Amino acid sequence: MTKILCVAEKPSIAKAVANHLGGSVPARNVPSLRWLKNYVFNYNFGPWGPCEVTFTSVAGHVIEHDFGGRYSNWQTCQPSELFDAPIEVQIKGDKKSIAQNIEQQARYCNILYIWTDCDREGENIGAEIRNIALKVNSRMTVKRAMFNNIERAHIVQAANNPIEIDELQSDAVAARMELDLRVGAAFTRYLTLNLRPLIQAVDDSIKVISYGSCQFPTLGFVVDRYFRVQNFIPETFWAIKVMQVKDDVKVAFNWKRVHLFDRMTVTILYERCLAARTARITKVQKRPTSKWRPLPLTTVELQKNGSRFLRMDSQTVMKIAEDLYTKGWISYPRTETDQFDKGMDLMGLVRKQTQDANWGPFAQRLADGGFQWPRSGRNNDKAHPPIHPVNYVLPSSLSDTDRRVYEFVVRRFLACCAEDAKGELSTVEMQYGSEVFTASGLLVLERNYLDVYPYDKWESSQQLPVFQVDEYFVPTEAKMTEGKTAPPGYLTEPELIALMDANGIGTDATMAEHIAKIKERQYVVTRKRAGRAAAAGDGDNDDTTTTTATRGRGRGRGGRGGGGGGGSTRTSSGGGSGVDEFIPTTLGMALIVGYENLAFETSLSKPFLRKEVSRIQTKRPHTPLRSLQRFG
DNA sequence: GCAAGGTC
Repeated sequence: MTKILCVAEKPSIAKAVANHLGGSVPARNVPSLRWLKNYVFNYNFGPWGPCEVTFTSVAGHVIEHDFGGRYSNWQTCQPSELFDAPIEVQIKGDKKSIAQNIEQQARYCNILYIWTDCDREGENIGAEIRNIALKVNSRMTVKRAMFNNIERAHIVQAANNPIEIDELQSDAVAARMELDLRVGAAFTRYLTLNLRPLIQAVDDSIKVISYGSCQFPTLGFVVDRYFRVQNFIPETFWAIKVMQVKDDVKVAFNWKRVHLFDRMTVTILYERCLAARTARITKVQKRPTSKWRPLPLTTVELQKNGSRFLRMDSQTVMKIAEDLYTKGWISYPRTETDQFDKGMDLMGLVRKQTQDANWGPFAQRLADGGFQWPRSGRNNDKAHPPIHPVNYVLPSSLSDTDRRVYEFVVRRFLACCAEDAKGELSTVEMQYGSEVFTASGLLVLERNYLDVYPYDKWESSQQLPVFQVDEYFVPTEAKMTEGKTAPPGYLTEPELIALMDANGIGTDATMAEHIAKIKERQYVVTRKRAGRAAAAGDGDNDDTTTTTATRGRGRGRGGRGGGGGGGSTRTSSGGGSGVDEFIPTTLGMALIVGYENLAFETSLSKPFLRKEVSRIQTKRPHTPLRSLQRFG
């Protein structure tokens, strides 16, 4: 019988796929690795007929790239030599037994079937596996499976339709690795050797001054925001506020122009209001409104929400999520996908949560007919589904931090499967002199998903009294107010993650590491944000209000702002005290300013270069072999 | 002692 060796990127995939193809198959231990198993069974693959299968896995990359010989020593070569020094390739120290396992199985197999994730890294890991196997058995046929999730039908379909490894994607990854290693090592050694004497005179705890294609843009975002705050020039603005008491309710009307930066203009408009004496209601509207349930959970969202609601930094959240994943409570936590595959049994997952004391009743409501298929976002990495709970675990059996992350994942999932919240928005428009003012009131009618998702807030506001169109009144109060624009806050972790995500800096799996790295290198420090001034403009009687206004002031550094590093940072709730904010150290600022002043063709501290590297990699179609065949 | 990327 044909013997076939299947290799997945991680043990969990090997296990899941083996069980789909072979029924519940026994796991054989691999020597000296507790967590690595070989699954042995028979399966009839479409193209090859009945086969004896060994299904195993690696754990990410197996191969390591580094400089050898005199190039590995900081003293025996010039950093600049690293740009064309030979790079040695070898099996990673802790992956030796994984490689041995593949070699041993490959010796007596006819076919190597690669089951790594269908993303760029997966393609490269697949090529690593192939090279290891071919070295001991050069006559093997090599194929790879194309699959995006581990639903049974999809896996069976993939098993019977092998394709080729995508060499171009794999090469793209190899090129990125080489660039990162050469540039990172060369610059890091150069900086460290040249600047250390200067810096250690001030602070001898600084051992290494590193450069990396991800850590520097990350630092750049922090420094960029810091300068925006420092260079901010407050500007005075003026506004008109109108208040009307009706049926014992104080109604605050907001000026449609919000505020203007010219006092004389506002004075004239204000005087026109007063001269008109009476205001007229021009529009009364009630319309249904809704607050959308959240999208399925991605890694980036998990990290952002972790900082916001769970008060954990992104690295901590990821560590806990990985832990919950290995224990089998939640799905794989590194995913860019915010849409569930139509074939998934989401209702089954909802039912598993009905036993919980807190969110169980809500899950039961969904099971009893409230269930709605989740919204679909725009991202699909074709490798993993959104993060969701896979099994129920009693929260009291988890540690406090584990419990909070698990609870968040569960509540988020249930919220995704529930209905949007529904409400009614009343708006009243009023004309006063030449100016238009509006007031609005929200009545929440059905909370729906909000009942299980306390992280979102949507509250009924004070209800508006009944107004009629063409109703006239002399406002109870009308006044001109003065305020000042306030600088944006320093960068917070959720903002930093959002910037990295938008600019393609790092991957979902590594963003937290880059943030931790710039802290470790003492390029930035974090501190708790002090309570900022309470939300301004509640319509109360303080004449001097402070509001964030975005108007191009503050001598921005450099023309291009790096994808929205700008000022619109404060939420209307004025909240955010207690959140960690990032402040660059003198060293961090000096590095960014120094690199900015280097006359390269493109900036090394702004995200564009790194984004470009990722973009060029992505431009490759997934199966370029086909397009090559067309020409050849 | 350097990077970034996988995953345990």
